[in-house]
Amino acid sequence: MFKKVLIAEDLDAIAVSLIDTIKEIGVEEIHHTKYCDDAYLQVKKALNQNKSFELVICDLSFKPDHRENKINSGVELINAIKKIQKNIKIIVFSIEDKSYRIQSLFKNSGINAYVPKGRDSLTELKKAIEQLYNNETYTPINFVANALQDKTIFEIEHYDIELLKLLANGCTIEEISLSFKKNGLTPNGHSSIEKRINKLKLSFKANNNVQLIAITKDFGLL
Amino acid sequence: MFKKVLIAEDLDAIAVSLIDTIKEIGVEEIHHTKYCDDAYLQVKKALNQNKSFELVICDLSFKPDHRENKINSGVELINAIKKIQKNIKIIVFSIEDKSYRIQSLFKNSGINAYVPKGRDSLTELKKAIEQLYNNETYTPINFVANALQDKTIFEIEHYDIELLKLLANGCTIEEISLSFKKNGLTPNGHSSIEKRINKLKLSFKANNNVQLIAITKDFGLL
DNA sequence: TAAGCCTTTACGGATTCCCGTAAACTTTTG
DNA sequence: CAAAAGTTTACGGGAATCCGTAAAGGCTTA
Repeated sequence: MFKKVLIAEDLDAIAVSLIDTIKEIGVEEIHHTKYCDDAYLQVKKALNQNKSFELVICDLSFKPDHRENKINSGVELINAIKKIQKNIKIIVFSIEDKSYRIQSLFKNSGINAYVPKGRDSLTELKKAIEQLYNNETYTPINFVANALQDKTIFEIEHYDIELLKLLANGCTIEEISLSFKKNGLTPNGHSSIEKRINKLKLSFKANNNVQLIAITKDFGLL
Repeated sequence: MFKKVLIAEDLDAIAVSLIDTIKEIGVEEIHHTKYCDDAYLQVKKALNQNKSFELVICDLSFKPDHRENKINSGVELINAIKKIQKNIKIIVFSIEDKSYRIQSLFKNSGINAYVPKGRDSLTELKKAIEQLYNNETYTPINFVANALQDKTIFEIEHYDIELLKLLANGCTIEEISLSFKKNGLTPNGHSSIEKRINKLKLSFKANNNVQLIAITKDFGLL
């Protein structure tokens, strides 16, 4: 079994039972942090001392606090950790159920498993850890089906996200065009932007901009 | 200390540590359900057998499932329970942090305490339980400040919610007018609806309908 | 360099939103 | 009952969107 595991989870109510669960399956050294920054520092320190972590279990969203942090989300944390320790295994344990987000974690952040918080998530988590330890690939069954349906959503890029954000901020096409020119985003003509919005409306089956924002917010894109 | 307590929480990872915590402060009989329907039935059954619960600790959101349920949210559960056992005490333990929602729980559902899930929520929960047992009123300090600021939001009515929902569904003003006429909602003329939208835009400082939907969704109104 | 292809931008008309004013209606009040 | 006050609806003009078509620009290729 893994010897050294790090848990990054802000909610104490969850962290407690996570630690218990992982003890049960025979992990010897368990560390826990409530903040992303701390988690990153621990990984870095352990790596420098040649006592590196083998596995990280982390949440995706962390509540804002009085404390100021450099890293404020699970995704940022994962990317930062992967940069300094590529071989580390990562399990995401989160309430998130938007398949867009989850697919992106596998594809762009290289996580090894995703376990959704739920009614039997602790046993699921145990399974995932054991399979990962045996170098089996852990496939989250629940999401394979959705994955295919949502492939269009997966093609949404940074450009579209920025566009949607500005729209949601109440900007007019003209203002969006100016903003894009300022930030070097292209295309940035009125017509091109309108065309792109049209594509988005088609993808998401929205009648107008208002509904488009409502839908993309529900998808967790904004 | 309270003798008989019910916990309604779907996430196993949280339920486990909730039960532990409540045991620690001396509660003898602790029941736990993962579904709202079960929670309601347990309260009802206990009441009929003259062994009623003194306290319910419940979450607000419950993950949808293969199982079909009549009650699907904490708010519905609380209202249903209060109808059959008025004197029961209720603590809401949730990640929700929209003050609009929380205020509504105190005002419309008559809950006794609200403890937000967070980095030290278990000790907060203990405090809340003990204060409630001593018949002290538990005031969630973090939210008092926000409460005053958001009083305008609190005046939003059913009418506005319906209006916003239809807008978010991509309806035009004309279509909203027709829908209101069909459902007997009034006022339902184009102009009146436009005027109401204007008020909402003023309240929420939105430039246009698009931003209005984005903001009200963030507020948790939709 | 010119032809062909693709991307980006420009343009125009129909629709909808946006916002102010005024008319019609309802309720309150003296 | 009539005047006043408040609500609801109607109307209209200007702005923004919606959506199709066409022109301009950039890139590849012969």
